[in-house]
Order: sequence, then structure tokens, then C-alpha cells
Amino acid sequence: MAAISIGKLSKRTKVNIETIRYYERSGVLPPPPRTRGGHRAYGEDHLKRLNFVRRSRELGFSLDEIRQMLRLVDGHDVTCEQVREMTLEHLADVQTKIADFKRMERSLKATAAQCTGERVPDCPIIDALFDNSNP
Amino acid sequence: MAAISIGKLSKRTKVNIETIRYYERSGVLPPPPRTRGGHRAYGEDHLKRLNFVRRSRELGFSLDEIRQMLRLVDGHDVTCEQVREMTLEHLADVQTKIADFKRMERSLKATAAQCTGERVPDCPIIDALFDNSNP
DNA sequence: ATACAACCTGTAGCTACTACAGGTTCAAGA
DNA sequence: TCTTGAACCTGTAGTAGCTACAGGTTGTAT
Repeated sequence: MAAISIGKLSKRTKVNIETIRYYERSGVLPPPPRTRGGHRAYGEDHLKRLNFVRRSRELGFSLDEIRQMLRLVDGHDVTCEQVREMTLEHLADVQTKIADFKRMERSLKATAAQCTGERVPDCPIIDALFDNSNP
Repeated sequence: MAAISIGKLSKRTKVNIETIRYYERSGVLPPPPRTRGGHRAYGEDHLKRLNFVRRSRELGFSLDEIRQMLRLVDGHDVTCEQVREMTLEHLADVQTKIADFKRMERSLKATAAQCTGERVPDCPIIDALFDNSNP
């Protein structure tokens, strides 16, 4: 029953206060009731929802995707099947990113390996980047 | 000897025209000479440099890092050893990112696997995200 | 000479936050 | 009850790295 202040919510969810207010403006967190003085007074439902948002962000979902998922939670137009599709699509994106970063890793390793740290005026890393300009 | 217009430079480097102008404003590409009418007239050196920037961006270097590397190219205060350190540091960042994305991938797979696509009102993906709120 | 593509500057938008300034409210101790 | 200081409020502006206009000028081919 006890209302949760924004500071307490921030500590319990490990989400920055400014970010919480930003989430409210962005429509992923509903505006809470206020005290007479105008301070935000959250409930347990807000806590859950913010944790959901945080967890989804950690998984790389955009705020827009999160808004869509929450429309399902709230029983609106989005269907479960659509959420599943979104998740799979997102998974594919993540897998692409992993592949990209691995290529990056290989290139960086190869590039760094050329540098003995001795030759000062002609840096082989720089040379490599210039030479690989048209792959 | 023939001057390269910004449009041609864009086509040859596959870098957006707006981005080229942005790079100039950001100090990673030096301001080229102009025609009497004020159009930018690039040379081969600009082409090389822009390719260097593009390639470095592809490897995930920030514009700030690129500025530093170019200071070395231009024979200023930055040393080869510093560039090597930057590259290795950047490599470590990339490896961290790969690990993060792999964790993400596992979670997304696990999450998506729970969804049969049948149960409509209670979406298991959403449930999972809510439940994993405090890991 | 004319048409039209390509260019110019400057500003505003995007994502997801973060960081103020300048003011108000809450809560705990005296 | 009063006071103090932490916590809160709004609104605006900044971050990276672009992208997208509007509204105007120039280059070039016919």
C-alpha cells in the first residue's frame, strides 16, 4: 500500500531517475499518481513494469518494440504471435551483430599484429587501414 | 588533376553526401578548396582519407578515435604506440560486446522457445520477461 | 538561353539517455 | 511546530553519428 518514491524506484530497479522520467515521457511507463505536492507516487505494478522495460532493454529491444509488447500486456491490438515474431526477428539481428563483431575482431587482431611498436614514423595500423580502403 | 565533386566522392566512397559534410564539420575530413561558385572540389588525398575514415568506422572506431589516428598521420603529437594501444583497447571492447550479444542470444532463444504460438491471452515471452525481472 | 540536376547553408530530427538550472516539497530532528 | 537539507519537480540542452529537410545558388548539357 505504501507509495514508492521515484528515488526508491530508481534504487530498486537500478534505473536512473532521469531515465524513469524519460520513460514516462516516452510512453513506456504510465504516469503514476502524485502526492499533493506533485511528487510521483508509484505502486508495485509500476515496479514490475519498469523491471520489464529494463530487462527488455538489456536484451536489446528498442523502446518502440517495448511499447508494442506492452500493448499486448494491456490487452490491446498486438497479438502473442506478433511478439514471438518480434523476438525472432530481434534474435536474427543479434546474430548478425555477433557475426559482424567477429569479423571486426579478426580485422583488429590482424591489424594490431602488424605493429611491433618499434617503427615510429610509419605506423602499420594506419597503413593497413589506408590500404584496406577498397576491399 | 580533375577535381572531384561531393556527389562523385559520395559515390566512390559509398559515404552519404550529408555524412561527408558532417565529417568536415566534425574535423575528420579537412575542408577542401572550392570552385568560384562555392562547390567543394576534392582531390585524391581526400578520397583516400575518407576511405580511411569509412574503414575505421566499419571497424567500430569512434570519430574521436579517428581524429586521434589522423593526428598521427599528419605527424602530430600522437605516437604509433598510442595507436596500437587504442586498437588493442578497442579490440577488448569488441570482445566484450561479442560476449554480451551471445548472452543476449541465449536469452532470446530461451524466451522464444517457450512460445508455441497457440496460447493467445497469456504470452509466455512477456511472462518470461516479467519473471526474469530480478535475476 | 534555358532547364534541371547538383550543389550550398542552416536548422531540426532521430535514439536513448544524461545533465544541468532554478525552484518546490518532504521528512526527520530540535 | 519549526527548520534544515535531501529529495523531488519542470524544462531545456547536451551527447554520438548521422539523416532530412527548406529555401536558395551554381554547373552543365542542349
